[in-house]
Amino acid sequence: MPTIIDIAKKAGVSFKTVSRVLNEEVNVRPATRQKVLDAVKILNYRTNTSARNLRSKRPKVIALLINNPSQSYTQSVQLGALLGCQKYGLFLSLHTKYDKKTIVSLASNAETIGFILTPPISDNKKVLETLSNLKKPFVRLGTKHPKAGGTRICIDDRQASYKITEHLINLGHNQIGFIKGHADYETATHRLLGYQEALEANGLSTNNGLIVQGDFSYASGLVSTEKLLGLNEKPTAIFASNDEMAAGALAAAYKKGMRVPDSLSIVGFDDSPIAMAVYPRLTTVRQSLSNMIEKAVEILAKPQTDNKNKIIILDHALVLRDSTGPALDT
Amino acid sequence: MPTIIDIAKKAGVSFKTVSRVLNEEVNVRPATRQKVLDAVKILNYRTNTSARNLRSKRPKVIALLINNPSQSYTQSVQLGALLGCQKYGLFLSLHTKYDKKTIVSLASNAETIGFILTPPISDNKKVLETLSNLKKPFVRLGTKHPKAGGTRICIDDRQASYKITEHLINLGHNQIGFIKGHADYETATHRLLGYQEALEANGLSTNNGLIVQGDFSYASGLVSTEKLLGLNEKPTAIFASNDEMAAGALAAAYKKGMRVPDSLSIVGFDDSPIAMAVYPRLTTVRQSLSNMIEKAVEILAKPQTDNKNKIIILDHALVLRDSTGPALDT
DNA sequence: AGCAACAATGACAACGTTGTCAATTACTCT
DNA sequence: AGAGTAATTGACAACGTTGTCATTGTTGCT
Repeated sequence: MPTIIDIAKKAGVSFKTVSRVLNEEVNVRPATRQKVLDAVKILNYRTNTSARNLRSKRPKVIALLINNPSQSYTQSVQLGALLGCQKYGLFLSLHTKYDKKTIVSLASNAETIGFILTPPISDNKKVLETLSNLKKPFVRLGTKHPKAGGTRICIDDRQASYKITEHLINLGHNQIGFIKGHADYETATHRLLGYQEALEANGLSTNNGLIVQGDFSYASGLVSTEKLLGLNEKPTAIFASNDEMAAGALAAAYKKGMRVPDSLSIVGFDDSPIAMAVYPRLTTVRQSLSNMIEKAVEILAKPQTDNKNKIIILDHALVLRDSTGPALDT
Repeated sequence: MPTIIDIAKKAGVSFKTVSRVLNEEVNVRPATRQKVLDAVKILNYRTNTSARNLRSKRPKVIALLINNPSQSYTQSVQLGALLGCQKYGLFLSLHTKYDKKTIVSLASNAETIGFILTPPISDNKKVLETLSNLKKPFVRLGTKHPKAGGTRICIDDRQASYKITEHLINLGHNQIGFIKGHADYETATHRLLGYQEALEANGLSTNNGLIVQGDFSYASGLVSTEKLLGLNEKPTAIFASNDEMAAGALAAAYKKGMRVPDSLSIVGFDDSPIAMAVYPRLTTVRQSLSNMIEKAVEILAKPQTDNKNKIIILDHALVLRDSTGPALDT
């Protein structure tokens, strides 16, 4: 394994200059920087995080605040966070329960780099306020709302929602039920908007009776679907705002003796493990939670890149599986 | 943060001796060891893994081989592994696909401490043989079979299975269907044995017609349940060998218009996130996958504790939820 | 008691990086 | 051109631990 000393020799500079380049410090001439970067590439240098952590007085702890009813969501997030921490040689302080005291003590701790906030905490006024006052950086996931600052990372929920709705419309569905997510989540609103925009854009009526309030839980998906299927003008397709609710919708359909996708199409959102564990496998929107968190860790790990108040929109993809099919002729 | 130098002062020895005690080296007098350990406790010392990793020439990479169809299983395992690695300052090399070449190159790498094998790889003859030949330590999860050596970590599947079957019997069920897991998995066999033993111990007939072969997937749970519910002497309860199959069983029950647990009780195994995401929530057996892996990492991280060819049985617990109820009178 | 052999302990360098401060180089202004 | 200032670079210590080797203490044997 090459060290910065090897790089320095190759580039014809002192090893301290190499260190400066690697840490993106100011006051390095572009030409010098380039020489170093070339050497880094040629020798395939990788920073020894142990040495860095030993010597550096920089903080090394990332605080992750997560309070989500979905276990699979929590797991994915934790996984991404740990992967990111491993990559950057940082430590993770995980909090599924939090009160002001915990947050204050974490934020006052010199070891703490910053916070990662997951929905619905990303939009929790009190938490945001506390954190802003304590002047620790934080990254907010799954929200577009500027509010108290901090970098935001999300996908374009509205566009994704638009696309999956359009998928249903293209299959011939014109009565599409919608199960909304928990009101505390900003994503819930955007997903609804995308759905409504797709309907309008395709000349379909946006019948409010087809929109039911859920809370992202399996149980709410089941109950909401029962409501929808009890309507006079039954929907031929249901868009659940996440996969757990879609799984609940499937159960409700079975209960009624309806076959999916033959007599009812169902789509979810997230592409969580549930989407594949369920029968039929769910058509859904894939967003990589792990990537999101890894990105969040990266932003906190490299504070020099100015991401204050920036918003980062990550990719998503439509995943077509077995829970959607053509609308029945009526 | 206290260092070994602080400990040394407190204990009145050289800091090298402290290092020796902490690394459980031989040739330290018991009295000296005790003095050091006392000082460690008083000052609440924690090893600085960065310094250790920097200086030490010991290997620091743990190779995890995992090839499991269940995403939630994979996630839990990864999570536990990363948690363990973070604790011991190690790095994780994760492999969901593996061939002989990969394994050989990992095992020949001086950086590699050892391997963690998850089912069904834990019992894969070829892999075990390759690893044994290369003389790298390995830990096998979810198997009791001695085979090629290595430490084994598992729960008492047989006893757990016995207990959950007895739970059904106590509710008055005497026709209990059983959905077996994939034949490659040793746990599948033990769970079947526990089920059969519980029936016999309670004077119930072990009707082989009530035992159906599944493969741990949702789809197989659904199909198997349809078979069971098509029998002349229908079961009033179904024991699925894991939660995914139990979820499939639930879907099959709904399809038939049967209410769970009113007209059919269903139990699963694992207490995976699915157990709580499903409606009704599953009665199941909890085993902490994360703990299992953390333990595995610990064993590899501290090779001095002699665990060669040992077997470690971890705790499990019966989790009673909503998918089981009293048997109907017939 | 005296010696060898071994057990127990200590002194000090080294790991690869960052922090501090000094030295050199380049730039600006008269 | 020369002085003054700012930008760029370098020399070297330091982080907390383990590895190597030297030193001291203990035991067993004659």
